This record gives sequence, C-alpha cells and structure tokens, in this order.
Amino acid sequence: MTAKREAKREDLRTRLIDAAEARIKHTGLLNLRARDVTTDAGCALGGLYTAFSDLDALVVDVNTQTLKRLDAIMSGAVANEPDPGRQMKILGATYLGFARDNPRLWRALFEHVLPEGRVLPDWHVAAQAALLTHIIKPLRNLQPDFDEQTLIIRARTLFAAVHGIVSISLENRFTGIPNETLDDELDRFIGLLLAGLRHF
Amino acid sequence: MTAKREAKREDLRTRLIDAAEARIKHTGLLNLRARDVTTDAGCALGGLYTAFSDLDALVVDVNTQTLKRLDAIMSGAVANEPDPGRQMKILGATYLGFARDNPRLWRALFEHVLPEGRVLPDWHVAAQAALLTHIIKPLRNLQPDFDEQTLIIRARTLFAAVHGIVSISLENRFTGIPNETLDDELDRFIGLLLAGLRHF
DNA sequence: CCAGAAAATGAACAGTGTTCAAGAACTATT
DNA sequence: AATAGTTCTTGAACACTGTTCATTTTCTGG
Repeated sequence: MTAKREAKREDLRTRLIDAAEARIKHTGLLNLRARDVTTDAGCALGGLYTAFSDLDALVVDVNTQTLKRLDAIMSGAVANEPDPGRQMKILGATYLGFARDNPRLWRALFEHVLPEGRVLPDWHVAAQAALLTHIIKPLRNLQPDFDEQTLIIRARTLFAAVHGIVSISLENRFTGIPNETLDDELDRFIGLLLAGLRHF
Repeated sequence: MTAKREAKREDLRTRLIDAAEARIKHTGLLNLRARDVTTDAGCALGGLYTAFSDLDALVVDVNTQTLKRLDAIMSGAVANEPDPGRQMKILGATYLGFARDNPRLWRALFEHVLPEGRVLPDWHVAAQAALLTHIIKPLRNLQPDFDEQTLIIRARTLFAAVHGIVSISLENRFTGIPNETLDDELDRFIGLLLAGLRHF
C-alpha cells in the first residue's frame, strides 16, 4: 500500500499551507519566510521543496484557499435575497467586509506576483472566475439581453471597479480622505451603477 | 562655497533615480537590484545609502516622478475639452493609455509596498492627490451641489473604480476574458457612471 | 526481514539589502 | 597655497534570503 506515503505527503502539504496562511495572516505576505513556515509546520527547510515546487507555489495554494473562503461567504450572503439590485449591493458590502476582516490574506491575493514568465495554475484561475459567477447571476436578471460572453466581461468590469474602490481605500492611498464612511460610499457607488444600468 | 557638494549630491541622486527608473522600466520592480542600479549610476554600492536612506526610498522617488509625468499627460489631455462628461471619458482613456504605454513603471506605483510601519513621504502623497484634481474639476461641473470634501471623496471613488478596471485587465487576472476591447469597455463604463450621475 | 525506492534532512550555496571602517575629496581658515 | 577638519565615497564584510543536493531515514513490495 502506497496510501501511507500519499497521506503523509498530503498532510505535510496542508500543514505547510496552514502555517503559511497563519504567517501571512499575522505578519503579511512581505514577511513570509521559508524558514518560519517550515518550522511552524514541523518539517525541515528542504521539506517545503518536496511538497511544493516553490515558495511561490505555496503562496498560490494559500491564495486559492482564501478565494474559496471568500466564495463561500459570498454565496451565503445573497442566498436569501431575491432582488438582483440588492444582491449587487450585498455582494459589494460582503467583499468589503471580507477585505476588512482579513486584510493581509486579502492583500496577498493581489500583492503576490509570480516571477515573470510563470502563470497561475488553472485551478487558481478557476477559483478567481468562480467569484464572477456571483455577479453574473444578478447581472443577468438586470440585463436579460446580454449574451453570456458580454455578461462575463461586464461582471469582471463591475468586480474590478468595486475591487479598486475597496483596494485604494483599505491600502490608504490618498491619505487625508476619511475611511469611516467607506461602506456608505461603496453602497452609493453601486447604487450609481444600478441607476446607470437602468437609464443607459 | 558648499555648492559643489550640494551639486554632486543632487547629481548622484538624479543618476540613481534615472538608473532605477530605467531598470524598472525594462525588467520591473521585482527585479530591481541595488547593485545593478549603483553600477548603472556609476557609483559604489554604498553610494546608494549616502543619497537615499533605503532602496525603498529610491523607489518612492521613481514613483513620484512617474506620478508627475502622468499628471502632466492628464493635464494636456483635457486642456481643450469643455464638456465635463467628455473630460471624464478622456481622463479614463488617458489613464489606460499611460498604463499600457508604461506598464512596469505604472505597476510599480501600486506594486511597491513599504515595509510595515513606514509611511509615504508627504510630497509623494501630494503627487497622488494631484491626480484627483483632474477628476474633481469636471465632477464639480456635473455635481455643483457637492461640497469640497464630498467632491474629493467622490473623485477618489471614481478614480479607484477606473484604476481597478485598468488594473485587473492589464494584470490579466481572470484569464479567458479578451482584452482587446478594454478601451471600449472602459469608455462604456464611464458612460454608465455619467448616466448614473444624471439619474441618481 | 530485506533490498530497493522514496522522502526527509539540514549544511552549503548563490544571491539579497545594508553597514561601516578606511580612504578620498572637498571646505574654510590661515 | 597649505592645512586641518569635515564630509562624502568606497567596497569588503555581514546578516538574512530562497533553493539545492548528498546523506540519512523511512517506507514499500516481496
């Protein structure tokens, strides 16, 4: 039976992912160190490279986990809301809430850049794309005449806009601007988009 | 006369900034190396630390220069456009154009994160804020009843939204979505915002 | 129980940014 | 012009990275 090997390997992988996640959560992606992670995970330094090709690959796995958690939260948030406009607003508020509650893990999603030439694995791209489906659903109700491809593009644009607002605000760019009213600001902005969609 | 000292120091600073800018332009912030920069600038490795406190401080100076160049381009772009709505669209298109023409320098603006606890110098924040004034001007025409503080907040929100769209697209997140029509998509999006502003 | 395969180990390596004692260059004064 | 003191410049050395790989340990099928 080769099952024991398989199990140990998988156990090591999850231990490393969990350790890296905890480190990122507490001290940020910038301060993630291979030695810290392996110590926390209870393996030797080289062990990381038997379970992952790279420290980058480990971070991608952490980020995928974060995306999946975010996905679950967003699913739950709109589960009982029939109105597509309100769904949009809820999704935006949920995204902001997640970013605020998990600032470093959320930042790691966008802060982490692979060395030039390398691409994100398919399943990570799939986890990103899954987020868009939450937006596509209400958008389809609001714009029934859009074909599927248009819906995807528009959904990405809407997500990007909301993400930009959350991002610029939470990263405190343009200091001097108060941040307390960000929830209202985002809600109003999505309202603006919905008004635009109605009258465009 | 202590002027010669002053001049040499300033000369070294600009040589280092230019060298760092060229390096970032060609190989990206991620591949910026203190040794490369000092070699290109024609000084010893340690010289960097007589002119700047840090490699990070040097990058901030490069980024400030980039912001100023962007500022000048945006100023020119709307100089002869009276209609505020069209100004908005031009500003968006100009921002997208700058990001596309200077991908690595533009990315460096947001990719560069200071070590935790350090803050951006005032004059860099000022260069960021200057960008918002371009948006504030047409927005004031479109929404004459907004007070100054509201204008600033709304301008930042609009900038952040556009930045998010440009950012997510150019960084090729959510692959599988075509990028050719980004100009149209952004133009349409700003049109949507303007429609929303009219009917909100 | 044992040989062969696989995985875990951590010392060694090839870079990083940063420092700092020694030397060179400049300044102000005589 | 000469000089002493101040300031800047230098690059070897340092501390800390991610990554590799010969060695040791662990597991597998017979």
